[in-house]
Amino acid sequence: MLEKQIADKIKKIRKSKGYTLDQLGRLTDLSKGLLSRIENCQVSPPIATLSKISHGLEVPIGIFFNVEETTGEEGYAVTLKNERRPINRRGITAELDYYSLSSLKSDNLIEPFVVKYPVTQKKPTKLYDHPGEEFLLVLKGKINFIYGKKIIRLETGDSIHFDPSTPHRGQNAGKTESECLVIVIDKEKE
Amino acid sequence: MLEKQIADKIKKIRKSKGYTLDQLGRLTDLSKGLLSRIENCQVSPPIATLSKISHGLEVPIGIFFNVEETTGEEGYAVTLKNERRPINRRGITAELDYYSLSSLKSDNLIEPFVVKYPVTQKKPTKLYDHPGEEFLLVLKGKINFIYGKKIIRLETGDSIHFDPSTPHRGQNAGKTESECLVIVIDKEKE
DNA sequence: TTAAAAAGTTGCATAAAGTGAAACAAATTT
DNA sequence: AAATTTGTTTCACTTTATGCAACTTTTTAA
Repeated sequence: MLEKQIADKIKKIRKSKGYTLDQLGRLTDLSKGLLSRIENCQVSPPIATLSKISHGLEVPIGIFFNVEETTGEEGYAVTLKNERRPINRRGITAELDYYSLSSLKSDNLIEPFVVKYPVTQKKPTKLYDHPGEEFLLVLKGKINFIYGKKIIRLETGDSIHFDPSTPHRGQNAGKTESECLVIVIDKEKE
Repeated sequence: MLEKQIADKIKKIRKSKGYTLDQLGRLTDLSKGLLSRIENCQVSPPIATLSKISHGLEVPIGIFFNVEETTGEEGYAVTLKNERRPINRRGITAELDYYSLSSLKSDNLIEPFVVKYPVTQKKPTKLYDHPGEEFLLVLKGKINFIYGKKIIRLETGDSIHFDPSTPHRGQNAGKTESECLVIVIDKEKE
């Protein structure tokens, strides 16, 4: 079952790169006979061997184990501006308004939000750190973005792409309400 | 090297679930001695064995192959509105203007763009499909978003989160230039 | 159409290495 | 300190991955 998926993937990638069994054999230091058996699912190669193959094919080894996920459902989810869904996000919520921009059920990577920063924001209290990856774009107003020990000034239209494991936080820097689009990715999910 | 990472991950997960080698042994139908050797990186188990372990641990097997990436560098990258870097993206480029919103070097998941849709856009020509995950937010103007056989109308502030393996394409639906923020994620990367 | 070359599969023999049982060592508990 | 549990290692065994070469199938060329 699993071996079958791996076998198919190897063959597909090999073909896509135009290699013959013999050529891949030389690249990986494995006999073409063995490669044939692997592609035909007659052996359960040790990871050391799989590793050789992934190197020869120049693909990350993880590729072999990524099960194709069927998104199920429709495959998309629209969120109209006026229908943004306010949500509670752990911790910070008390001070800021969060609105989710997605309603996809399945375990997607992208988590999009709109965050509103009110004018009357006190001094930065708690900073926020978490694994993954994050992207922020200022939609309205001005933001002072605290990242570790730095303060980065962002105006409307500016954006920042950063590693969120460093403590960080946005803060309104203008005299009107500010608004940001925030994309969070939780790498651990897969 | 690779085996070490896998070994460490197994041990970590086992510990996190509070299993002893013996318990996991019963769950996976493997001897505790063998499990010990695997965790200590003394053997290169065949994927069949790894599969048993992933089942016993109740985690997707792919988890063992997800390499932790060290972002290196500063950890963030700011892109000011006026300094967005125009880029060429395969295929479509001829008709649309793409601007990258990130300059992080390492292989990050998030790829942020701003796309400008000119007023004089002809009928939708080529659709665009690729693996991964995508999110789009209309920053300016109006967009008719073609997704498979559907046409979805999006106004400024609206957004859509979708599976990009279905052929898709945005198209200006107004009398002025339109602008979208697009986030693309290439799941294959890991 | 046939011959020749290349690509892929399969027997076979061997050597390597994964594996279990049990003895051993280390750590934790009573 | 004894006893129980958890983790490591020795040893023998056997499974099986692997290379080599013969064989079959497909493609190319003449």
